[in-house]
Amino acid sequence: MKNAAAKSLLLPTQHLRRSADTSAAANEYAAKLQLCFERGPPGYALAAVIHAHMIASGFSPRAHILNRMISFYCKSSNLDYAKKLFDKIPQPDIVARTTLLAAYSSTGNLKLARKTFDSIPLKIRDTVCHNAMITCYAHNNDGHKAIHLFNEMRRNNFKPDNFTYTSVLGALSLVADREHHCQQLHCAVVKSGTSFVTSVVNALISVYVKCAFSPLTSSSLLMKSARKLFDEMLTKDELSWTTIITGYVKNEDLDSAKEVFDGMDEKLVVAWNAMISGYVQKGFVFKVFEMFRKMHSLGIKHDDFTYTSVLSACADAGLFLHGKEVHAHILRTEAKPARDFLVSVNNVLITLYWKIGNINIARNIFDSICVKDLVSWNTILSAYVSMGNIHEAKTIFNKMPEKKSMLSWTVMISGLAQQGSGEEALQLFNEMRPNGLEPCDYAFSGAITACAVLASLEQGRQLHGQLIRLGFDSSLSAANALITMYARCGVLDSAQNVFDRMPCLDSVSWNAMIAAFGQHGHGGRALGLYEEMLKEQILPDRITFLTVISACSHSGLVEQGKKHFESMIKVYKISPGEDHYARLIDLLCRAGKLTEACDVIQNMTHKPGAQIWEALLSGCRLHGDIELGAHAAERLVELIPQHDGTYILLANMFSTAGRWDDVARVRKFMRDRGVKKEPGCSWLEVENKVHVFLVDDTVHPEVKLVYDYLKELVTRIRDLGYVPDTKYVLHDMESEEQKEYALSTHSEKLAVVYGILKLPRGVPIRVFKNLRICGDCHSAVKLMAKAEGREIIVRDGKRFHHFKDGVCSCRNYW
DNA sequence: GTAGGGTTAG
Repeated sequence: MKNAAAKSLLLPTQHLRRSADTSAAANEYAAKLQLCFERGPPGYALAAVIHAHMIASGFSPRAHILNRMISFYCKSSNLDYAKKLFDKIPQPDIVARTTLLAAYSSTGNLKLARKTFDSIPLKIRDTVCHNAMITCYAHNNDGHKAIHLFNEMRRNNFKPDNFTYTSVLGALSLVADREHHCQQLHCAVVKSGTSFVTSVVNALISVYVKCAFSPLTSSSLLMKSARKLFDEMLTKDELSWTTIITGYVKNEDLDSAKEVFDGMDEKLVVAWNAMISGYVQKGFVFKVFEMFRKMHSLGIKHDDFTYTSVLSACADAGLFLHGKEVHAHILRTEAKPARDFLVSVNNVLITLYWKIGNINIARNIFDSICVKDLVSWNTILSAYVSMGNIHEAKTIFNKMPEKKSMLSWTVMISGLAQQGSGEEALQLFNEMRPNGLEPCDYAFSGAITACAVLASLEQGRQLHGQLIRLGFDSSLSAANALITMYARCGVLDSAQNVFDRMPCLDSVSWNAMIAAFGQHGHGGRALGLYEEMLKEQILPDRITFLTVISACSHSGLVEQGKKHFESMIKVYKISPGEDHYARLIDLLCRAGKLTEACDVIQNMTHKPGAQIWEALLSGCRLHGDIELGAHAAERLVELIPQHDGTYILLANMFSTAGRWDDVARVRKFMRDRGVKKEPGCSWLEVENKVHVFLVDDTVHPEVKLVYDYLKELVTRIRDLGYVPDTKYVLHDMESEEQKEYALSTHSEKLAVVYGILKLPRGVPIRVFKNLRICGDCHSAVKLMAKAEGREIIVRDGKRFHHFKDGVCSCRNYW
């Protein structure tokens, strides 16, 4: 076909050869180029053939034909050649210059576009070249420059036309004070007489919609203005309908969106897609399927955008079977091969399959995409990160072509931080600037999370300082990370300061602050904040309830905790997950209500998993119920045989009861199965450096100093009533002395002593431990705080202990 | 020669 078309276009060229340079030849060429233009992209390539013919026949084209040629070369992305042609023109006219300018604009080359614009002599400038330059700014996310140029052109008496208004209105969505500009431009539109032009009104509607979509404005009022414009339009086109529908969708007013949608005579695929994406965002998955099926039955063909939305709905909602069905449906009904789908379809398929747990299929899809975009790379990257395969994630990260996006870095940084590799996360964060990328607020959130993991308060504070200097301190994600960081570093006041100063809060902020109070043993304040959250009309989510129930558990507020668990189900219609049950069990067990906990387990709808048994086991250890504890441990070993915590808890329980044979049996069991106990270690920050102590440490350079002072301090606290509690020794040792020595080498004691020696008086000592604090250390540190007159804060694996004047904030309830 | 809508990743 293509060849035939080419022949028909080229056929009558014989006589052109003879009549070069005549105006007849020029007309003939012009007519042919017009045909090429009408043919679309395949025609652009043919234009090059005609051009070759001109050159071969010695025809020297005039401005009009040259301009068309430049335009064709630009369209077929042969910009370099277009520029060469352009340079041959002695005095290019405004059309040639604007063509080139627009070509630079569409390839994202702002600098060259501006240079081209600046080189246009003032006397030949017109409205159109201004329009092109304004569009270029809009596409390069520089709304202010677009507005500036718009004002400048008016000052210079160029009359804005409908193109000008649509472009500059489009650029408005990118500026902060868009509402102000929007009103001014609306007036200008009315005065200019373009307010009846469909495209201009469409742009106005679109701006009102975008202004509405902002937390700082009254969205319903602005949506009403948009709707009024829409209703009063003389002629509506496809775009008018879809703009108002997506406007409602974006502002979460699906009812109004549906009302407009229903009023369309001929519903276009885009309108369907807009509605579907609204239902996806709201999580109305079954509405999504309903629309998807209805399209099919009405004979409206799904397109790649439809697939993308529907598949992402499945992935988000965890409806993996549905997702697979949709995938199968696509493969059945589409004639084109999978790799010819819009890249977004394949991207969302990657998400779907890794969420199913099938990273291999996800990887195959990724590998099969011919032209991967940044989203493809970032999706597979976050897939590996979320699955904890940091190794493969790093490989992908390093393989990413040309410029990684900001997102690639943030995925990697926060992924590393969440997986516990805080140091690597910070290292990567520090590599951003040398790579020419100024970290955004999300990158900061990741780095701050890393500080939370490392309990590195100093570095966290420095990042906070940078945030303020860069003006990111109002960022939600960064502030949320700061709350958690300060809380996890033991500085509750600072966490609350950040929370109190936030201009707007989301559920993550509330959850983080409630969790902070909970971990620090302020159950009452946690519940108070929860009540406040409800008053502010913030809907609690499943995370909220996890933190609320934990907070109750840490403070022994059993009845309240049970009440909130109930209300989660009955009032907020959130079905409890295993994690919720585990916290309920924990709440009951700590309070000694083991029988009630067992009742809950028996009445659970789903099979109890590891989290449940672990909560029961630690409750049994606390209250010395060996039989029940052993039962829970058995279940745990069945489920997660390699988990060291189970054996430790069990051994602890036996040793407390003095059943040394059983302790030995557990230890042998561990050896046989190759389960290793995670060694206890504690750390603290002194002068911006992290000092780590292991049990019975011999590695730290100043350990001698620590042991000497510890020995002296223990004698002093004995006078205050300290009696070493040797039931916390896990080994069966011959003498009490040996046992006492074993206790005295616990890492948390060493770290606390190091803090006493190194940190100036008046500065609280903040120690962090990977495992839970031992009971003997707990009573020793209480008295150390008293003897030294210092505030000591210990964060263990589960919560905080604030020691002061011989008491702990947990009131011995942990 | 110039403009405007629907999708995916944290």
